[in-house]
Amino acid sequence: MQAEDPTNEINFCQACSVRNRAICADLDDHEIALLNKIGRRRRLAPGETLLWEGDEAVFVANVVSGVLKLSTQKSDGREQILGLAYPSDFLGRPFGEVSPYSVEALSESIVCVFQRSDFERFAEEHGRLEHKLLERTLGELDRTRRWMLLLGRMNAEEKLATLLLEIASRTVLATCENTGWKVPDEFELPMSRQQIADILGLTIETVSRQFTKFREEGLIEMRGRRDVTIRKRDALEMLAA
Amino acid sequence: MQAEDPTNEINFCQACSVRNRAICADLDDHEIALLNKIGRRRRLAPGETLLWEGDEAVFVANVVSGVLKLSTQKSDGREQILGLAYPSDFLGRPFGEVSPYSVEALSESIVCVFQRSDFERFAEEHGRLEHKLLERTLGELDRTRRWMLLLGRMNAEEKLATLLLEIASRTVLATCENTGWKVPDEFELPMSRQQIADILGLTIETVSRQFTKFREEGLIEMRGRRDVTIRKRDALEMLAA
DNA sequence: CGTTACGTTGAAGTATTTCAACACTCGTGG
DNA sequence: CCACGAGTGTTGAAATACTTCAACGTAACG
Repeated sequence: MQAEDPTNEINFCQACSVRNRAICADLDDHEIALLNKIGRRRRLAPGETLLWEGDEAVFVANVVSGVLKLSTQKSDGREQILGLAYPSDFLGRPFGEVSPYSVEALSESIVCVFQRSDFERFAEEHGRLEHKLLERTLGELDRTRRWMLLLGRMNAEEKLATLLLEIASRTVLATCENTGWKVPDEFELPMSRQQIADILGLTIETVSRQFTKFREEGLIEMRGRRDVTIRKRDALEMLAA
Repeated sequence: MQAEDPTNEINFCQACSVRNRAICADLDDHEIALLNKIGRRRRLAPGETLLWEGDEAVFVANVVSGVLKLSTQKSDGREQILGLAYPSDFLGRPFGEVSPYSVEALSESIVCVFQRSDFERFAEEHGRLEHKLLERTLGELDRTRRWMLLLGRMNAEEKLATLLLEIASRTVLATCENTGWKVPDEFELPMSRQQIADILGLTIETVSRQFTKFREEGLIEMRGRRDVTIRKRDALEMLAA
């Protein structure tokens, strides 16, 4: 425990597994201590919601572990998942009144939560944090825009291939940051078929059929419903390209 | 028509029509003068490209007048338009090496261009600018995510209704900022049918048929191919909701 | 061990695409 | 001024990808 800790409380940030990847990465010990004081950790069960679309945007957060989904709904209930949040990702809408989307945990997750007002005050006083947030937001915008190509111009086969590759690479980055950079071909889907459908803009049946087709063609192998092994990465990449 | 000579010390920013809405809004006179020195104005003809997807990201820019499109392509040539840029919008990818999308003028446009490196240096020294850029980027991310709902979960009818309302409101904001806030129902489409298709993730034929249907149903009226008058705003809003 | 949620499969229906032909608009040159 | 042609937009008919509806499996859980 640092001698400088002005609060005498436990400094979670010091031991935080995403300390070097999240937006807090560039902060010095003193700043971290301050940030630690305004944040707190929160555990979310699968299915638990952190933010509701349309509600006042009270929280922002960093993902420490787990996977969460960002989603929005049409008035008639049709849902569209806007993105997934992995460890070190930032959640919430600073400098905005209402949350433009809902955030729900897909797997058991831990997040590092701040009152939006506290966070905004801290950010405005600490340019480095704001800069990190800007870089991350720009990156997220790029990622989101790439997803528009998928939603607007790909067919079901291409969509699922793209998603599987994306999940594979994100899973690695999130888990094995230290084990060298080999992207393993085995991973667990953090979401149900319905949720996959809501990500890809398809129906559950179409997704299911596509899984079956990939299995029959030997592109993937599955043990249970959620354990995927990529068998022909090249072929998937061809489809996704 | 070449851009005016940047060395002649004229301060374009002073008289800039988007001075109070673009990211430069919060800067003081001194800062504006500095920014003025590193930027220059450039006129773009319809169809002219400012940035190419995949190329080194050399420029960033503010839109002064006109409408531009951001787009990306699949390897086989299928195009998806990622967004439109109206006056006061920011273009380009600061803090990134390559441009993740192409930027092309739809109408005759004027942009205020900066070398990315110059702009980044300026931004890091002037927190207020960076803050404005962050707010704008967060807003753009929200807008982009809302568009995902359209691409993933709406049918052709709903898509076109949404686009028409969006263009109407954006056109107003861009043109009549001072004429009170009445949203006029008459506007000009700044893009071709093919481009509309590329925005909505449809084919040109489907777009055309949908226009015809809206005309037959009296929801809109058209004079020529690009002059739209909204006749039943309620009905369009029902579809878009 | 049955109940319930989740996933798969089949058959029919539908929205959108694809292919093909035709119409309009606009600028150019005869 | 009209004819021409290219680009752009519209319409129809056929093909198809995806959805919808419905039934049936399978895994998960008390």
